[in-house]
Amino acid sequence: MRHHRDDVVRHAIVVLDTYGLADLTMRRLASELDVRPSALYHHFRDKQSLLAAVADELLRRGARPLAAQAWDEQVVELCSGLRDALLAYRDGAELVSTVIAFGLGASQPYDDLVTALAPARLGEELASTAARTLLHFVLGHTLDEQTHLQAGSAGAIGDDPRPRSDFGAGLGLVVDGIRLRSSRGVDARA
Amino acid sequence: MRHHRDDVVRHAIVVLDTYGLADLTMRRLASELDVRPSALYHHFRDKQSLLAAVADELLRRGARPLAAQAWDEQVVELCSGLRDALLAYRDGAELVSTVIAFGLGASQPYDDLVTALAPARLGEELASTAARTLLHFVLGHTLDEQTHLQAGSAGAIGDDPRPRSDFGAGLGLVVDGIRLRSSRGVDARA
DNA sequence: ACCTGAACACCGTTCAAGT
DNA sequence: ACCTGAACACCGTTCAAGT
Repeated sequence: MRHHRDDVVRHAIVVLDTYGLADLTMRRLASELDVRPSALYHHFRDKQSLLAAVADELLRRGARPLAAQAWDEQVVELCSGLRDALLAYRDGAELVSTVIAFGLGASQPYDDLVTALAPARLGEELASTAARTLLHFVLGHTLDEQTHLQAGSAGAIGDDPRPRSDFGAGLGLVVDGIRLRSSRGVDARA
Repeated sequence: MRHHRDDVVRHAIVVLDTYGLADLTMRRLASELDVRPSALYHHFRDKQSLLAAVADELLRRGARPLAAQAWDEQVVELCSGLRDALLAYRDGAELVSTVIAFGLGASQPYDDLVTALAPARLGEELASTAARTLLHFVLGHTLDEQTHLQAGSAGAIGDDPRPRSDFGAGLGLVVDGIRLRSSRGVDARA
């Protein structure tokens, strides 16, 4: 059976969600596609590039249109949406963190945040710092959350499968810090 | 030659700093110690435990006494000290991030932050959220920084080896958000 | 354009046995 | 207490060759 690049990415997401990032190996993915491992190198130059494509597809599937008008509400929406996208697939946060750390993809969330922050008039440098600080928070928090969620998934049935998260509280901390620096003031609207 | 557990950890740090985290393998470490790989399993039950011990030692070496009195200044000192500790060894940020994500060690920075935050009287839950938000920022920012620093280390000699970092700016953002929630007010002192 | 076959140079981990 | 020998079950990647 012959595959396109997109088939490989789609199947990689299934393997990721079913077996986890540690078991998303080139050999395993190849065998699931009924193909020799070397065939994958026709579509991707190496594993990192494959993972970058998988991360981008995962983020694309989680993308939602912005409803809010004010920049600070848009920022909260973007960060919550990113968290939801990461939690939607097993090891999603770990995958996207890895890809971002390697700098090979998953740049959409950063770009979206910079765009949303524009009306806050922070200046180019501070806007970049703010966007990256938000991103570090969301990735770090969600990685923690997902790790512990999955660690507890062997627990009793009575366990709360999604204990009240302090995601909103932590995000509020950072957004307040940004709002203090907005030249549009505490009550700035887009 | 026979070794103690501490010899193994010390040598692992040398391997980490010389060859990087990807090359800190059980087999490589064993061969540097002039020992068969299986010998390492006398000292550590698995690789994760070894990495946890290495992360703890790296943090121990970077520990410094606090000079500041005010809680917000102490927080800044702790975060800057943590960053310095991570930057002191190759792939230090990646190592500590990994160990923390697995939840097997490197808990000192979190505990120190919670202690420093006590005078801000945030309440137990918010103090925990604030400490983890700070930690996510420092680890994420330093991981970015270290990755790009090392990626650029093959560049021209004229390159600035340590371009002005926005670490302080991002940290200020988060600390301001925390200060807003302190019941001791903007000017709170310990 | 997409894939096979075969190889290279590696991994982490276990476990009986040695001193 | 600390280590060896030998094995098990894997990795990512390259490359000539096939259709």
